[in-house]
Amino acid sequence: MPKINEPDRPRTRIQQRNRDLILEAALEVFSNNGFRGSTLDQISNQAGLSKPNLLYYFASKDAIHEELLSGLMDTWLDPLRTLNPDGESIPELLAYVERKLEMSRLYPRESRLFANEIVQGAPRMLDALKGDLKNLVDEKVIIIRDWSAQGKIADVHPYHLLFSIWSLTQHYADFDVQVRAVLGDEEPFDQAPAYLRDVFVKILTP
Amino acid sequence: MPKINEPDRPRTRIQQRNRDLILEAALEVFSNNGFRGSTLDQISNQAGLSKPNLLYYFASKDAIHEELLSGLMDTWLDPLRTLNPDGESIPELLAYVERKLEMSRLYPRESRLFANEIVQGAPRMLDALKGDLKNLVDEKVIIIRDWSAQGKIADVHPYHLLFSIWSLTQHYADFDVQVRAVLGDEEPFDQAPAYLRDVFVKILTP
DNA sequence: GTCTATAAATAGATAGAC
DNA sequence: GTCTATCTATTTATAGAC
Repeated sequence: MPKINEPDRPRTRIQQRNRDLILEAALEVFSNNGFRGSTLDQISNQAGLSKPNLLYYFASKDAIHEELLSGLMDTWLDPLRTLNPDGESIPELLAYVERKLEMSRLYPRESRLFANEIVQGAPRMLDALKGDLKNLVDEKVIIIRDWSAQGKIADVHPYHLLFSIWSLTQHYADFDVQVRAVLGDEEPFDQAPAYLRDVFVKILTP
Repeated sequence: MPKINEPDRPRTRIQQRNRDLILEAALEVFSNNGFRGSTLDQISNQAGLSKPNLLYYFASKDAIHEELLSGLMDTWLDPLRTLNPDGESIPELLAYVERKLEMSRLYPRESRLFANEIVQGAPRMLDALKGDLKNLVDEKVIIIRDWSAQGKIADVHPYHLLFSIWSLTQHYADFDVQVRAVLGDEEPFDQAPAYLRDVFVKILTP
């Protein structure tokens, strides 16, 4: 998950380091508490910097949040972007499921950052959803439709197929506490990969 | 979704009416903004009452939220509770999926109220998750295991099967804006029931 | 029971010294 | 660049009149 905070303007090492510290702390705090539920105090404590120092690097609380969302958007969409129209249809889609689940396992905070935003109506992300996300999805849906038409995969509704992949994989990050509360001591990610693979084989096999 | 606000203590009609007004307004506001993102001003405006009047009926902002969560918990778990061990296994599970999806369609605010809470670590709900929810799930898992053992349904991991049902159905309520942003003009709930039915037939058929 | 006015606490942001 | 002190706005909650 490295894509964020690229030096679009030249920065000193210390500037870069402090921006990184702040964004890392903000990710921790925002993903756990949502935007309104998070305070600059929490973020500055987490980052080990003073509150005014935060605002030396970012214009406002909003600006930190914005930077996080936009900086992580690309990475968030990346697994779908790499869906290869020239690959084998079913393995290609199963690999996408696997990548998404792996993202939930490795980067649950990023997932919950977006989840927090979207459950609340995505006030700061709606343009990206209707723009970048929709465009990418529309493009990949053509591929999926094609695979269906050629009989390579079952005849499933391509949009809802993608919703299924998102919902089933991100559930393990976004609703982690509930999953763990129900499972008790079992580790969710021990069984989830095989379970989801099995599910999508069944869904996709013609 | 009527179960909430039952008269555990006798109340006048006007008391009951105002409590209802407040809880209805609070559901609207909390589900859209989360707990910290909501203010008593928003809730009192939505309810058409003054802010101090809210606090005449409820001790605090927390108390309103608490009452909402606990009052809706039963209704939230109801579809799973009615899963009948003596029914036909596959139709019984498909009916559960259908009920849950119908809840997402009819009561998206309730779904998002819980979603908001759980993404943020369920600070005010953890006991209920580890208690009532886990107990109910454990009980129903036995039934599902039984059906599997008897070859009536496919051999699927029962806990993850339930997670799948929750995640796929609640996705349409919790991530509604994203679903609609991607679908454009199509109405999600026109296709979702048939799609999910198809998916779970494939998952469950031995 | 309901309201206006207000207290008390919290939180985002700025001033200005170093 | 970084900090302490502080301003200002917001927000929860209460006091007290009607």
